[in-house]
Amino acid sequence: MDNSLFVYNSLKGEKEVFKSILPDHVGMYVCGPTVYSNVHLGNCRTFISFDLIYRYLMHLGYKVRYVRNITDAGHLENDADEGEDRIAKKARLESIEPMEVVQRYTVDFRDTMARFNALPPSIEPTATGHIVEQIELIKEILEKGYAYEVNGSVYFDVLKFNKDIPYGKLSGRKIEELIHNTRALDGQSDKKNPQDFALWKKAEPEHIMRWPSPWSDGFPGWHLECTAMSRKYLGSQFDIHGGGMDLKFPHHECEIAQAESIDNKPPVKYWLHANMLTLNGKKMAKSTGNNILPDEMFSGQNNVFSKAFSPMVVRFFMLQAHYRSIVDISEKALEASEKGFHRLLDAIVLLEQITPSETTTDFELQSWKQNCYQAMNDDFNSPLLIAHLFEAVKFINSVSNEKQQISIQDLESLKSSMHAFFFEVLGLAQPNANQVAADNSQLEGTLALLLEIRNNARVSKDFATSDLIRDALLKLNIQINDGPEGSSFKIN
RNA sequence: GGCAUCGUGGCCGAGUGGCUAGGCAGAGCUCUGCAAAAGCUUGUACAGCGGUUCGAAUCCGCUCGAUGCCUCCA
Repeated sequence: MDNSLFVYNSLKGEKEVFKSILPDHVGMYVCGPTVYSNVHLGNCRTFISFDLIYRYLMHLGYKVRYVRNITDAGHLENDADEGEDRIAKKARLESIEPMEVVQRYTVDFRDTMARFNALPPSIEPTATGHIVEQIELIKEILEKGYAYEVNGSVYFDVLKFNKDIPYGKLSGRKIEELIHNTRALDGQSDKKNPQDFALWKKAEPEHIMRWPSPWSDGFPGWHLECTAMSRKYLGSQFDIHGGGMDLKFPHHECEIAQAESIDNKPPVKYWLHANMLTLNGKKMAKSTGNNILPDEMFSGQNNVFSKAFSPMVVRFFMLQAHYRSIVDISEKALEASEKGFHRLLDAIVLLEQITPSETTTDFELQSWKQNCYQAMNDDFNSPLLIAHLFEAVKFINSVSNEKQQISIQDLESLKSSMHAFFFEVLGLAQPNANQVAADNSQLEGTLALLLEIRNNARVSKDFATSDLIRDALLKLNIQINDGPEGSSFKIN
């Protein structure tokens, strides 16, 4: 049985064995958000997907340097020359400094990712913090002859580059087709060809985000920052580059061209692309209004769903689909995940209370464990891993009901595996609603009293009183469970 | 129009030549004063039409449909 990790490399269009450039070390770069508005749920899926990948690589023992940038400049509204910088536009609309926009939405992004229990990257560089590196990169590309300056702006010469090094390797596009299919831009452009892209843009007088350069006071092009920062922190060749599927073209294609124009070496060994999250069957995007913010989802304050869903449920929902397939979010699907998540979580809690026996019956722990690893080794197949975890849930419940038995060694092993996969690899956590209640001794005392009154009523067959208490508590989302050993409550 | 991905049972979602997901819902059972919760049991689906094969959801072709990219988007 092959225990190697296989990853789907977008560059080749197939799964390959993952072999890091340096033994035991992985360099991973993921395109981060442009911080001009609140991060939306679709963005979160991409970062949760790469959080899973990051976590699993570390679980396998790799030392991972995970770089995820913050785009705080240079990302234009569109590719035409009159496109406005997204950050600058937001600042203009709200009459605040661009850096206030950046600060506000960077904080929102980090806060949201923390609620999803996504680990922070090792390095989180910003575009504005690397203007010098970007200018140096432009100089190098100009020296190699693959860029040209016009009126203070510098453009990458795609056609010239393509004569020496093929352009379009990642997206499978042919330059002729691109030329054929590109619409003529309305405004008069400085570009030689519509396929060319900006490395440096001269700032118009009213443009507030500007930096000096040998060509003009201006700002860097969007594609450049990722090349500059990935080279700085991971070197000219590194293991994994990730991002959303929609960045494949042109963004990642341009990154490859920029890097190869300098040293004609493929910058990235494995290109990984996370697929889209759709809402009502359509791509979620800020620009179309078909979106939902994580906060609206957690609070239930939205017009899309009739109830709130916790960050862990949403994370679990996303992990129940493979990162490379499109997943459509819907209330029914979320409710199914919510129940499944709690079933899994309850079994993990239950595992702590199990008494071991002499032997283990009807459960092949070693092969189960191997199945879990095989699922993850097959291009991070989290839905399959989760299916295996549910097999263990069934077994745990049977042991708890004394229909099956588990030996002490197997119990310890099962505990550590369940914990490793659930908490470490999948990055799931216990929702803290129950802890809040448990910390509140007044509430706990009141509940204990109510349970006692209810119990006395039940003993004396005063069911009107006992049901009154039960129904009233249920309305407050406090669930009474009557078991053979008495009644208990659970806060939902 | 070009390029690409995909179409699995009521819903979600794995699986890529023969064995077979898993979750939710539904049904039945256990438990219960009755419930709820929980647990157990239960499901042969793979867009359509051809082809390859001893054998296809899985490979090939066509048709239909969906989505993404081709202009900013994770």
